[in-house]
Amino acid sequence: MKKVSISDIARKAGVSVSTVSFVMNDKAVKMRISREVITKVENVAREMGYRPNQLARGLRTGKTKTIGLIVENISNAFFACLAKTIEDEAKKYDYKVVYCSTDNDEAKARDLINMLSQRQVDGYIITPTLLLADEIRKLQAENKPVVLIDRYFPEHAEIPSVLVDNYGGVAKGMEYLFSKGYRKIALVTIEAEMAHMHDRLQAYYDILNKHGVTPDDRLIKWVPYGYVHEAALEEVMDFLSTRRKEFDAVFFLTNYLGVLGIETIKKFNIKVPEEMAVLCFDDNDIFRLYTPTISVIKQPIEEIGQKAMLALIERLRHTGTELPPDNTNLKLAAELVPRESI
Amino acid sequence: MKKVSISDIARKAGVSVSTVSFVMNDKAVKMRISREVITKVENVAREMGYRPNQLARGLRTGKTKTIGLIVENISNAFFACLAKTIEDEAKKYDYKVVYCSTDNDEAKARDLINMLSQRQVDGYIITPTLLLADEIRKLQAENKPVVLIDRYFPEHAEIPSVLVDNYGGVAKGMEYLFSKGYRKIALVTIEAEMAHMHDRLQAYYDILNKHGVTPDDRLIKWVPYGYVHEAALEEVMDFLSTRRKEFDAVFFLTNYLGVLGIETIKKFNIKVPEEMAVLCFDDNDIFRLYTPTISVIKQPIEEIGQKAMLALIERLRHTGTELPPDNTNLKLAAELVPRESI
DNA sequence: TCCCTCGGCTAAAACGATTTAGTCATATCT
DNA sequence: AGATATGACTAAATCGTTTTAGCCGAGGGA
Repeated sequence: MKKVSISDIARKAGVSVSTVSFVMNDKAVKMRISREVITKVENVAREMGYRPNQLARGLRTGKTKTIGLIVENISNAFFACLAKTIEDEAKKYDYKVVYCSTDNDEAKARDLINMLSQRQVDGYIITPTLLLADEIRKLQAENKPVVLIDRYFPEHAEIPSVLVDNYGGVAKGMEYLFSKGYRKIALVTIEAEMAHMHDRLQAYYDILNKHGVTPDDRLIKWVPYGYVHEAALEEVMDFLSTRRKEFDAVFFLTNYLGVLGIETIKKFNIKVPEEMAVLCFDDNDIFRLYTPTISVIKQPIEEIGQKAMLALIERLRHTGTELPPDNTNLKLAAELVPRESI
Repeated sequence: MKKVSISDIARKAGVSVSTVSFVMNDKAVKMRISREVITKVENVAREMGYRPNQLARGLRTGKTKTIGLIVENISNAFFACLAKTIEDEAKKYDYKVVYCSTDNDEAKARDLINMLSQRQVDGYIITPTLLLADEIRKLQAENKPVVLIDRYFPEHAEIPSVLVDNYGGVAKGMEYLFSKGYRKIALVTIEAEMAHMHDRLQAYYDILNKHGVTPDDRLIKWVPYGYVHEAALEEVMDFLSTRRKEFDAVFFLTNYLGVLGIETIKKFNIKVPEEMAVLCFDDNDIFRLYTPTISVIKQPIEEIGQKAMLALIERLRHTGTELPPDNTNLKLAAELVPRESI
């Protein structure tokens, strides 16, 4: 059983392919096709189980009604959730999304953009890697709209972005720690050079200074990027166990690091919050269910997805016309969710 | 800046489009294109930044090198992880995957198949919904290979499937409970009518009977499908708290139910395993990190992904030729991971 | 000398849609 | 009567590839 095409229908209904096309695209009235021909064609199409070939359509129109979503890792809870909102949101605008993971690998990211470009997606939502800016500029030059999520390029404000207010979020967390009387605050972060992590770190320094505490680099643990789980866990365990006595609170700068922290705390049976208060950037089911429950700075995932989609759709509508100059660089407020760990 | 096409290259290099096409597809030697023309075309293509248009290619060849993956919900850890393995696995065979979530909604599942079919994917990996069999048969009739994962249709053995041995997994769990001396075993399951859940339930009954325990329906909690999180949680809480004294172990038949169970156990401060031993089908980060750690029956997610992909690729290679009669209906062994909860 | 083969390339059809520019009656206006 | 409008459609170009069939000249064999 072969697929049925528009000309199969035309033959069976005894009309031309153009007529069928008009009917299938609701342009029949505009093209003054008679009522009877319309219903005839509709019936034949239904009987034969016609499904328009989107490749042919896309080739002709230059629009695929598809957007490409590139995230770091789709199996990570944060990105999986983000992907789901974006998928749902896209459907509202009648777009389909195809997603893929970079694993934070520059070459892979380039390949993915390449692949999506070959598949003629209409626009992109991208969690960029460090060196991806020029590749993204190329897309823009080809008139393909791009919106960044989660990360951004401060030196490229012309690339729209939607992300949490990283600085504000960490600042909020730090203030909370100070308000509870903690002053010796350790930090566990990742050796990523992207601006969003830099912003988080800066907030840590700034709020310490604001409260007259001199930052102590020995209280900062840098976990190298790209470690396998076990190696990263090792690093965190080592840090928390050896420096344990030197601080009274620890702030994990990412979801993933927080999970490693929990594994460590569990293993060394550290009393939270008595021995060590714990705060983490970005929520996770585990933090809600662990004993004690872990306080977090929560990202507005759904809002990020919605706003990013909205920004993209706007640009999608404006392609062809001169680009709208409203550079969207949104930073959405993070929420402090106080639980038992602090 | 417009996209460059094969004919742009042809013009610039002073050759025909056919020649360019042959060069780009490594058919140049077979087509006896001279060394110098080959390098010339290659250079021009590189300079102009040529990227083949996959829509056109797909339209012409009938192959898109894309497979459609339909899961229940991509933001669920199990499916997110499965999706990632399948994506990685597909790349090995030079296929791209586009995935989407049914949310276990029949109409949505149909729509998704429809959409993927319109986009001319070469094959499908599907987590089916209850009534999807006929729609899937249609795909097969169109000569599009399909492999089911996670769920299957016992009455349609001609649709290949790859899944965990649900019966065997639950049986293994039950035997473990008995071996530890538990005999009053409660069950929390979901009101889903699909065979995989039926298999799990059957194993529960069979192993109880095998050990001479008469199943007591009051010890089985059916959580209605499609509940929002809060309502489902309410159900589980109600069951566990009111019947608490009537059993000494509880077996959650899905990952998600297990998480609800943990929330309940935490809220009512139930002592595990003293008051109640806990076992869950399907692992989750939370089970590994909760205190006490929760014993699970673990699905071989990666193996499922790999075997499913393999089965699909085999069929993809054989389309056109008469279909190979080797009906794949794989059931992969589940692993018991004993932890502290039992 | 004529026929073949072969090396090196090209023309053109095809894939399945969309869309512009018609065609051909019939009806209306002047 | 002739020009114009309108209603109901259709022909054909087009999108960017792949692929089959063939062109043309040179060299080899009979």
